[in-house]
Amino acid sequence: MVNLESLAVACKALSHPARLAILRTLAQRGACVCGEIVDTMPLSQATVSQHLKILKNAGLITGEIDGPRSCYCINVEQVRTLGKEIEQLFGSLDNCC
Amino acid sequence: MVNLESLAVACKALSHPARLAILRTLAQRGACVCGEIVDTMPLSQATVSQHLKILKNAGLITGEIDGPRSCYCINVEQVRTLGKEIEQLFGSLDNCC
DNA sequence: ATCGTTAATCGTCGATATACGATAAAATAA
DNA sequence: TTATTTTATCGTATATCGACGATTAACGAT
Repeated sequence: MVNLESLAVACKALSHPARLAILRTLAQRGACVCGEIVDTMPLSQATVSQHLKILKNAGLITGEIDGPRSCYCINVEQVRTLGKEIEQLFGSLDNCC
Repeated sequence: MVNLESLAVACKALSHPARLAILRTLAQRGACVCGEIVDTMPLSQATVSQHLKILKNAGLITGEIDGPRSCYCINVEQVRTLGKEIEQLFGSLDNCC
């Protein structure tokens, strides 16, 4: 049984193009330092940092301090769980029009 | 190549527990009249109607008028497409931590 | 200790989302 | 026609989001 509240939180984290772009970059490159991510997008450092925080709070990425830098990475397990929950939510979709 | 803008729109539609609940109900029951959906949730008719509109605008459900009623249904193709786009966005996730 | 680099947080402003009562519209029933 | 049922929309109030400049904090180098 899917917890709709937590699934909604995860989907909300996915609901902004900038955050999807961050996730795509991380999926392609593996680990990334914050500045690298900032360089890939037309947004200020403050805004990107805010988006990273949202993704981290939703559990979709991890972030750990590495000297003066912050290294971010996709949380593979959470992403897989998210995919399964969406599948489960919709079920078989057989009795649909 | 995934269109992040449109994927974000779809995810935004999934980003509210009430809308997820509506989708789950539709997935379980197949077609539903608006009033049936209202009866399953602790929200006013106006609010549910608004959520249905958001889901419809995002293409996740279809809605057609049936006499004085409105009959809603999951848009199976769109939902499948959504699932594939999310998969594609994350890719293999092999080079992640 | 001071300086430069990197990233997080604060404060703010406009835009958007959410919820609901009230009302309108459209079809059916009496 | 008139009343009833069903749903969409309007108007509104509060809350949250999204963006950014400015500031703070933490680390490394000189």
